Amino acid sequence: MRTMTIRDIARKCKVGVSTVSRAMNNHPDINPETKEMILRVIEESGYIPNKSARNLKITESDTVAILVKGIGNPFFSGMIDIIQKKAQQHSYACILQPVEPHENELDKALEMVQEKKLKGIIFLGGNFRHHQEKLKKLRVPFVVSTAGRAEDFGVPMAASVSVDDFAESYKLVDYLCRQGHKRIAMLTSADTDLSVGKLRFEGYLKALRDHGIQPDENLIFKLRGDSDHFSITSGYELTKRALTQHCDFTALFAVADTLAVGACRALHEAGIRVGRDCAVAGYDGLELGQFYCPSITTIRQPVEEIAKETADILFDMILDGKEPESRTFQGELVVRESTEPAE
Amino acid sequence: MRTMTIRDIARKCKVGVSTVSRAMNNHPDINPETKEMILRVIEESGYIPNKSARNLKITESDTVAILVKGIGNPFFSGMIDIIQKKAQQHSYACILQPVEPHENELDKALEMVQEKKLKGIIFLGGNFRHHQEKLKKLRVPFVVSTAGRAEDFGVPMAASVSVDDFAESYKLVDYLCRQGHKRIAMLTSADTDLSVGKLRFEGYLKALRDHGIQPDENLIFKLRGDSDHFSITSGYELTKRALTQHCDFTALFAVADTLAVGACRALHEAGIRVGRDCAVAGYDGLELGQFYCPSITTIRQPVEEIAKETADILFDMILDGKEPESRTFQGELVVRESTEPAE
DNA sequence: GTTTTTGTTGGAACCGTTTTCGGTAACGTT
DNA sequence: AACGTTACCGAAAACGGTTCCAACAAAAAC
Repeated sequence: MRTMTIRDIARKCKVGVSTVSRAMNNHPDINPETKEMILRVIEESGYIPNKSARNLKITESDTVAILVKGIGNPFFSGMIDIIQKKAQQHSYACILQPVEPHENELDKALEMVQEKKLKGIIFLGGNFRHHQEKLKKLRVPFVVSTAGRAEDFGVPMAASVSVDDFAESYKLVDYLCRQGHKRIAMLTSADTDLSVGKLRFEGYLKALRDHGIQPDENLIFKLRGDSDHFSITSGYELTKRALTQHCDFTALFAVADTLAVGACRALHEAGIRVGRDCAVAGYDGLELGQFYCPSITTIRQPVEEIAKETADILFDMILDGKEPESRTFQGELVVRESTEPAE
Repeated sequence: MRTMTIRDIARKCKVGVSTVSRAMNNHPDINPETKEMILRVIEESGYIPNKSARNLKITESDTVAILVKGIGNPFFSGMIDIIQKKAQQHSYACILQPVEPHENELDKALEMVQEKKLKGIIFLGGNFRHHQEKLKKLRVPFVVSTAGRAEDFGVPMAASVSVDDFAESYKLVDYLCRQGHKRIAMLTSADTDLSVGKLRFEGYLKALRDHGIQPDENLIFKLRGDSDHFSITSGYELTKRALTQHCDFTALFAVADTLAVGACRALHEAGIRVGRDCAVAGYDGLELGQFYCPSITTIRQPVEEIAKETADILFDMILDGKEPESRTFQGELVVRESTEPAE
């Protein structure tokens, strides 16, 4: 059975195809009655206009896209809603496009720009360090959120919004040191170059050194590359492993709250009281850590503000032709039970 | 600057457009050398074929789609990977399409079928009860996973995979009753008709009655419609509210693990020891509950099997033209600390 | 040496829209 | 009565691919 086209509708309405098109895209040059009649017929016959054909012909389209590498990451989920709402306020369409781990976010972006005629892009996650050429071909404004700094990209129309992971991580570990901890274990990601984990790790090192503590290789635990990245389970297992080589740390810093939760459970099972016997801290400020027992000390990233700013910067570029303007947000050290047990 | 087309490549290679097309779609009728040469030129010039144009012309395309209403739901995240892997094994492309809460998953599906020439669809979440007409227009096989039973749809090509929420919920509450609990509070969703919560709620009622317990209105707490659905925070707040009207329940059953986590924290803050003073149980079997302190009793849904079966059923229909065959899985009651404190 | 086959190619039609570019009718103005 | 406006409409040309078909050369079969 052939699928219905605009011509079928035109025939059914005894009008030209252009009129039907006008009716659908509320074009001014059409008699309101004809329009209504056409729309009714369309409704009745369940005609669905072919988007490919439309996108092929169209030259511009007031839409932006959010490309998310690692949907499922609760940190991103929080941002997405906010960004979409912003887009709506500007009456822009906003399409959410997950990027699979093995896909390249830039190739995807390039495709979508010409397919969907995007006016702008927001990247959540992903890596952009070694892709200048592709970034340059992307001729629309875009902003990279919490995945690197725009300065590193070396291309115009690039803005970034991020939290200074190095400084915040430093802040947290500094706090732990001031609490008197000398042996602070670290749970971080495997590949140091690409990951968000890198800066957080460096902040950790710096803080230790500034407190006259020599970082101890034996206290640094890296995720195996294959385990799925920042899951609770991997935090749990990594900590279990850490505990087998009794290296007597008194505090543990995980680069993500999820990992910290897993760590807490592992410690708990080993009979170590989190907060009293061993401090635990995470990073991100997820709901999760706030409601855990004990609640988990963390660096809260201002998700809402980050999301808002990300969207604002993008639309400033799109609508007002403003220059890309990057921002770095402050995180907030949120001290909770896992490092300061109630009395 | 005009965007590059297949004709530009053809010109640059001094061949016809059809030859370029053949090179890209590894069509057999082409000289391997020409092909290689063309591909090299394409690579060098950074040409990106226009997907809309392609989709417009193409008549079929070995792809399936997963339409997820409520991406971010960790239960779905777990399934997605597995399904995608299955698709890959059949060398089918698999596109992941989030559906916004306000969008209708069926309209989206209809669009995509004609736009992307889908061979099949997997729905995660969503509601299909009152949409027979649209389901009928969807002329490809599809399977609905954990969002209702195929029998209710009344259309061919529809399969469903689910867990018998009613029975499992019954199983859990029955267990609580056998533990001696008489006053069991329930945390459930607002709208009883559409939601997964409904069957779980009914299982709760039935179990109580079978134990000679008259369900108490005052122990049933429903989420406000506006709060985002099954978040930890809403579980927390709902429980807080429950506690203000001291209705002295000795157990609490939440329709989702996330809610249960929130509940645990609220109880904890009220000085009530979860497990000892009050039992808490959830539903889903998320990582979260397993690692919480105390770990949370739940009904574990066999995510992996469900996902595998969902994919298998779909591909059986697509590849072998099999009849839609629905399945209902057993859940598993996982008793943990929140209902049975260690000694 | 002619015919058939095989392998490779290019031309052109087509997919279903939007949009340009007139065209027509109705109306008000001189 | 002739004209300029205005409001609405339809035919046809794109958009950028794929694919059918005819063409041609070289190789194989007779």
